[in-house]
Amino acid sequence: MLDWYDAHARVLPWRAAPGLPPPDPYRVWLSEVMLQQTQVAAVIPYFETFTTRWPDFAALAAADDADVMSAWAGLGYYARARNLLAAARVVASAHGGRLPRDEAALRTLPGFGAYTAAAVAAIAFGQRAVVVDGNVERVVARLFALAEPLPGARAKLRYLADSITPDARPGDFAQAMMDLGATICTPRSPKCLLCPLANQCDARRAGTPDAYPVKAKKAARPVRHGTFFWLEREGAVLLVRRPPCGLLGGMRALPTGPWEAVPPGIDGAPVAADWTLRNATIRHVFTHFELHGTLATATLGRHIGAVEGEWWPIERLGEAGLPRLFAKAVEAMESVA
DNA sequence: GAGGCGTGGAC
DNA sequence: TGTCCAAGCCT
Repeated sequence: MLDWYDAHARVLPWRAAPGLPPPDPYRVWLSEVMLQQTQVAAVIPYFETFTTRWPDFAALAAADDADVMSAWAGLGYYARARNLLAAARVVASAHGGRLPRDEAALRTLPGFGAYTAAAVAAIAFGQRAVVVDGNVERVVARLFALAEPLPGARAKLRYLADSITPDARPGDFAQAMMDLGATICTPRSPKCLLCPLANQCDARRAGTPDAYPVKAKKAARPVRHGTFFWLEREGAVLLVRRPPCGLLGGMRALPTGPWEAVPPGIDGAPVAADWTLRNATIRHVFTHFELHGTLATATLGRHIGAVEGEWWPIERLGEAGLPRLFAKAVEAMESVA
């Protein structure tokens, strides 16, 4: 694997060349968090933005929450951004501005699960750690033709990954396994002819590499319906800040009512007004449900009383840091208007 | 353990 | 215009 990595490692902004000293732990950590459930191509522009604007722990720890959340907008899984900031502040205040080198100590920081703690310990600090992500699970499941389905097989896969992890160059080994999974040992149509492990692979020998890993069936995704409220006043639209936890937590948003099995109409409108339901549908797929949204619009005069939220200039909505769902609603509004 | 938690790309 | 799923974490 290490020979293969030396010849075929992907060149990535957060990565040192194979065999060279490891890169800045801050950059390793930031990239690992951004890469959670997110593909490399989506991460690269965000990584460049973040490292330019906040080049180290001290800078990130001192950042405004709203700026970080806006910079993360569009990348998804916003709890990552909240945990990123929380971890940077712990590192700055309790660890002298440096990440702990020890996997167990890393594991206690916000947003550090089993994978990220192991990956940072191995890649940034050269410690032997068993790094198991979705790529490694797939490679190992095929290598050993493990018939037990995920997620139950996690512990066994981890044991098997441990059994092939070397003491030397653990960071390069981990990245080699992940590169192999991302480019050769892919979920569908793996390129076994190019694989350095082909001769040792049980699934390859059986002729059915894409049958692994075996997975349990997923539940169907329900559809929910909701209304986006577009409240306009003097060239501005009302935006709100979503509650700090839960779906799209902490993000700027258009006001919405409840999301239910049937269209809720103007229930949950931010103010009593002469709402018009528009003939425009916003479709957005989340991990565990699909949302079909409708627009409701209203315009206020200048003498309205206090309204919860901020009046955001319509021409500058692109700078509001809206999650994709609400950006879609804005696009739908532009097509209706 | 199982479910909540985004988004976009591949086919 | 459907399915799968990607360098997971948290409760």
